[in-house]
Amino acid sequence: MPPYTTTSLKAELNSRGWRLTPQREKILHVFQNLPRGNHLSAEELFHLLEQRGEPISLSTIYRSVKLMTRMGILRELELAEGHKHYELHQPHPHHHHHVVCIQCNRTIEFNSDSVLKQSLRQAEREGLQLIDCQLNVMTICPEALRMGWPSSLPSDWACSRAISEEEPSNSQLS
Amino acid sequence: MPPYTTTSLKAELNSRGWRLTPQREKILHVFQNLPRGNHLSAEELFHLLEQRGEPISLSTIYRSVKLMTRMGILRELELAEGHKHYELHQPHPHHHHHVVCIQCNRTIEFNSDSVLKQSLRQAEREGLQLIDCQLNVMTICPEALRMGWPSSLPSDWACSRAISEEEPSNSQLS
DNA sequence: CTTTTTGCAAAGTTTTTGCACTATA
DNA sequence: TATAGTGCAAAAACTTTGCAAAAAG
Repeated sequence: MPPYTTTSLKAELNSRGWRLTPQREKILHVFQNLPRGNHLSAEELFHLLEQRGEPISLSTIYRSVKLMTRMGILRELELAEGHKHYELHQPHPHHHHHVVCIQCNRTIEFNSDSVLKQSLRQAEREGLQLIDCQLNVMTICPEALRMGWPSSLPSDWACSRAISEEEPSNSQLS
Repeated sequence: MPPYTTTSLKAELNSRGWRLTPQREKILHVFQNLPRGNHLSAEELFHLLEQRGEPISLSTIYRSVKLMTRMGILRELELAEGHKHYELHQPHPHHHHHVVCIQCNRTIEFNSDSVLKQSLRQAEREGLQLIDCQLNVMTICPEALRMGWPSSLPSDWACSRAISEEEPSNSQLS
């Protein structure tokens, strides 16, 4: 279904008794222009729009991402500790899963047909309709293990792989 | 590694400079006697122990489940909305994944070698050590769809499958 | 006896809600 | 112009933290 245009988003919303608003359009726009592999938390989305000079209230953000997730437009990810992240919900061929380092939260995407197939099979087996499937592969880097994880690890220690991947490079996201 | 005895738990803790306490032992005991397919949130664990007349402070619960998760004794699940659930971390042959109904949060376990294999492969590819992998299959029952999900669904509506699965049957969990 | 762990209460995060106002269909 | 959506501020839900007392090794 994606990419959505203003028109198709409106149609999608209206068909369910919901309305197209500038806020919803802007939020979708952000996600559609987010570089591959990036995902935003509600707060990050809030700040991004704020910095862009198009502020939207935080509660509207929360309400919108939840709505758009239910509609199947966004995908809710629970990768890092604490807060949820959202990304565009891609159709099957682009559907992806995540490898996460539980030390630094760095994430890497990967594709897998077999995982999707397995998920479909299990949903079917229960007579349920598949909405989404997410495989989270939790890992730790050998360096962290060598450093004594999980007991003694200097509090300021970071994986060598933990490049500045924390903050999505906010430069020019549409 | 599981099942843990008091002795092996103590050894495991001590080897990392941690200590065996009655609280940690009780918590492990609860999980070891939890019927298959059940998992508890911090709060549920708190109430369970309270009702049993062996109260443990909520902050200790939080600290303990986090520690035991890092140690690989427990497994942290993010299935339902809002709060995390914990269960015993089973070794490979018993490792399982979950089908979840996003309407009623009912969960069903399933096993899959291929998913584990896929996870190992991806972790390896990145030079990372696999700690855990969790496949969450989000589904919705056809009845809910027929009732108009996701837009118009009576607020009190529940899947016919949504038996009293919400509260783990607290009857006599060791 | 040194160091970790606990329980408590207070504070921190993240998310939701009520309500008057505004905008959409 | 009826109904859905917004923004605000207040509340709720969940989790973490500081600290003094207690317990483990």
